Amino acid sequence: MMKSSTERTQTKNKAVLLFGPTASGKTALTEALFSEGAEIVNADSVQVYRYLDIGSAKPDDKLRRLIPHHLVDIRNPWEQYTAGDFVRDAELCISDICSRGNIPVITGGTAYYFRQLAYGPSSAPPSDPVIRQEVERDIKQNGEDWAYKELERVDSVSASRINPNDIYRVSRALEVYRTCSRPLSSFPLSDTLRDDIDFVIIGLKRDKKELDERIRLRVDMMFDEGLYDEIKKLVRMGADESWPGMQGIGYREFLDAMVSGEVSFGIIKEDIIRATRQYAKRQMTFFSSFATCRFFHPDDIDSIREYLTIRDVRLRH
RNA sequence: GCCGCUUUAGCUCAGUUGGUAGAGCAAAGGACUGAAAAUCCUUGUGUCCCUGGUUCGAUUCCUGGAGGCGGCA
Repeated sequence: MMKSSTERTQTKNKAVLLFGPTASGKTALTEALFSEGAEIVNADSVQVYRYLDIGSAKPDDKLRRLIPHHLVDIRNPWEQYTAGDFVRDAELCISDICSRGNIPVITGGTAYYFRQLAYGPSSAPPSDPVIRQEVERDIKQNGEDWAYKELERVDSVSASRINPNDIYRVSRALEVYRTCSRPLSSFPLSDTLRDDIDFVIIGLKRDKKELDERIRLRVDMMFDEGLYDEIKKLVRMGADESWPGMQGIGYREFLDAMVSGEVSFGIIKEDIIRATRQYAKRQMTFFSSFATCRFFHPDDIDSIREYLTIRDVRLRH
């Protein structure tokens, strides 16, 4: 049932945030719960890339025909997609979907994207590729100690928050300062949920043993489905570790193996399984630390449905 | 059968000129200001293969044994 336009402008848009670590069973749950009256907005930083299908466990064509999926296959794997891009795109998707009278369901495993969307994005300037390269070059020339000293000089607040070994964050903070002559720490950071969208936040959680087993099975399946062929195709396209998409687990392990010479499939597979488990753990740590959310077991569909009803998420049937 | 090397953390291996030990990886926990499947932080873990001897004291030196690897037969 469509809301009248006056009603719509007065009511906040509602969106479901469905977070789950890798292999928790988001896809199956999505199909069971949101086949009618909902549209999916992808919050997975690898599924945005075209050609990375098997390794990123993209939803298959059947599901994508059943439920509209947004923000999947929107970049080439050599292009950079960022958390800021995601927030902007997701906001647009949410208002479009709501205007159609459907419920947006933001689902994926990139906890950082959820955080940026739910708390409001950072107001710091986006990365400038030229400046990023300059910073990288300077660090290579002068060393990481120099970089941290430089950061202490221009932004002591950020320096005190960032570990000197965390060169990734040290260089980002330096980059921000060079971009706008303002320290990164001067840009405010929200610690409460934004209030212009009504978020219903659901987290999926499984026992470690259960999740480990599912990860193993899923990586096995990826190999059976032709992960290696997918990699070969990408390499033929010119893929290497400089492509943002190739940072994904399942891709980087193959590239590493190709660089270091002969490595067996068995070893690559174990590397991928281990990396996936470590990632799943980081996902849970991050998500649990910021989200005021209800956790459910992914098989407990009835409880999730009940909770959606309580939170007034109205799905058509 | 003989000769040589080897046995230390879950794994790969350092080390102690004799005073009961430490790296990497794994594991567990944590951080996260437009790269986040990224990046980083913290923390254990031990019959130092067994046996006897020398010694105040042996994982370390010596005797004998067991397992592993290599060579010669």
